[in-house]
Amino acid sequence: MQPTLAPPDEPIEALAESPPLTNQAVAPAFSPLYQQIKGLILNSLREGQWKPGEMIPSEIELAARFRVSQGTVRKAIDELAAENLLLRRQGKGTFVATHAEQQVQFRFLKLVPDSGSRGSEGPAKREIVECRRTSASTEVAKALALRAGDAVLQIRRVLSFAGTPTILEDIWLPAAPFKGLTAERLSNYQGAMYALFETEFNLRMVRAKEKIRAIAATDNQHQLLNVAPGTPLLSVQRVAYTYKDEPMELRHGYYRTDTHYYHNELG
Amino acid sequence: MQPTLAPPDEPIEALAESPPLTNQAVAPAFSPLYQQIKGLILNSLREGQWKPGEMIPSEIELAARFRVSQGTVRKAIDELAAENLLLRRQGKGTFVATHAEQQVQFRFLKLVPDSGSRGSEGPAKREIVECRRTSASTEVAKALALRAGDAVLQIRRVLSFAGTPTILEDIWLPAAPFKGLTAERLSNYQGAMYALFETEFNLRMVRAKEKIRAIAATDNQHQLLNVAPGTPLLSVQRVAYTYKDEPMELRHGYYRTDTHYYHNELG
DNA sequence: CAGTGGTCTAGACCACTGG
DNA sequence: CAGTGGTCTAGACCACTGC
Repeated sequence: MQPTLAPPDEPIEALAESPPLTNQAVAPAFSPLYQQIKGLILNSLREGQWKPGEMIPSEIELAARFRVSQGTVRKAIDELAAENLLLRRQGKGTFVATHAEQQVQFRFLKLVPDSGSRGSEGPAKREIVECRRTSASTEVAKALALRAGDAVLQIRRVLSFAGTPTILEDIWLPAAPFKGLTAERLSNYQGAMYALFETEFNLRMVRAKEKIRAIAATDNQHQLLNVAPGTPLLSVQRVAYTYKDEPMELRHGYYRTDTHYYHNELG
Repeated sequence: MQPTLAPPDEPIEALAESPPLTNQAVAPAFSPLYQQIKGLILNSLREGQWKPGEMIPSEIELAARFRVSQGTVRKAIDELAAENLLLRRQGKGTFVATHAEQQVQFRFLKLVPDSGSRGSEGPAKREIVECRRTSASTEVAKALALRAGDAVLQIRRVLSFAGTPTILEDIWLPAAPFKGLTAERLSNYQGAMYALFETEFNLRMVRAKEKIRAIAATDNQHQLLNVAPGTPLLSVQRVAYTYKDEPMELRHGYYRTDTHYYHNELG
């Protein structure tokens, strides 16, 4: 038998139309209560019921809403916090994670300078080289789960550290969710690009996959990065996903690794 | 006040000489019970009290030993399992993680073929090119927390996939813990090198850090990997650590990325 | 001080494994 | 069937934050 979530007393946004959560199908794959709670919280996050940086209801409050014990809510929140979707702060509350926090400004940028930690080289300079609307190639369409020819935004930018151009990025975004994004807004924004996505478009990038290769600088790559043509560069192809694993960004990065390296931890 | 672990009834290996765990120092940094339990289990792992692949005592048993509730032991084990040091299997028990399991054969190798998943290309061919005893350079000594000139083993090997030499690795190991390691034993061993380290030397690599760069193939690199000199290669410098964060291996890898890519997940 | 998350307990019951 | 880990509860108390 499945553990079930009784319908809440008062209709609550997150639960208003949640059907009774039982799987009495043929193969009733067991789904513990806390996983169902986790799914409900995830839905609320996805629907933007609580915005990035905001505090979500307390454990006690959620336990009352869901009519389960505090421990069960706790386990659901624990997992979401482990996935960096929520942030617990003792004595204060639980908050929706955001890219705007200073500590996680570079959570998705694994390039660090050879000597000294990040920041020792001063703030990064971000320069938008290009920002235009085009139609998706088959490759871009596949990565973003679009159809070939669908409208996309293409952005090219260069990041410089300590005055040295170090990263060249080509970025593709589906045009529809990013309606209204312009080169001006990108250029004027201080801070991480993903933070802008959150505040302006309510799109939070929660995870990403990268394919990393070594290539020789070609075309205008060597010009924009101020290196000799043929210089080995790190090619970083990233697809970033939002809450429900929808691909929302394709990014081809080219990193100089003569003064920086890509840092990775294996566990 | 600190939560304290009462001394166990019977002297148990893991706890025989554990002092009463209180921090009544000036700044009594609060350390919850389950963290202290975690530390004790970690000590047992480090001392090899339970070998890789073996089952550790049940939660109930450990709770009795430590004179705490099952839930407290559970939280300690949860964290160790999350760090891939233990492996929980419902209905069976909790086991010391190992590199010998099929599923985690390649947990530390992030290079995957462009098309198809790993394994689709058949088994990897491992060829030991060199294995000799030398003295540590300052660089190697620093990475392995040795003194320059200390004895180290240096290994060079080439990994081939589908008949194509793809990975060249230079490996340095401290000579003392690896006493008795020879080219023959390396060549004859089927399976992951880290699995051999476990079974033959009781040294388990639990985590590692990698510095990744793009370089141009030089010297004999291009010969051993059968590519043109100057071909861009992925340079992967890894330091691997055992249970208590002692560095135990330095490995410089050179990956061809024309048919494979380095895969990374960001979360 | 009240409110939050964090720890710890004791006990009941469930799901899974293997003999 | 017994033994294991997994879930869930109810309650007590602690540590931290901010008013």
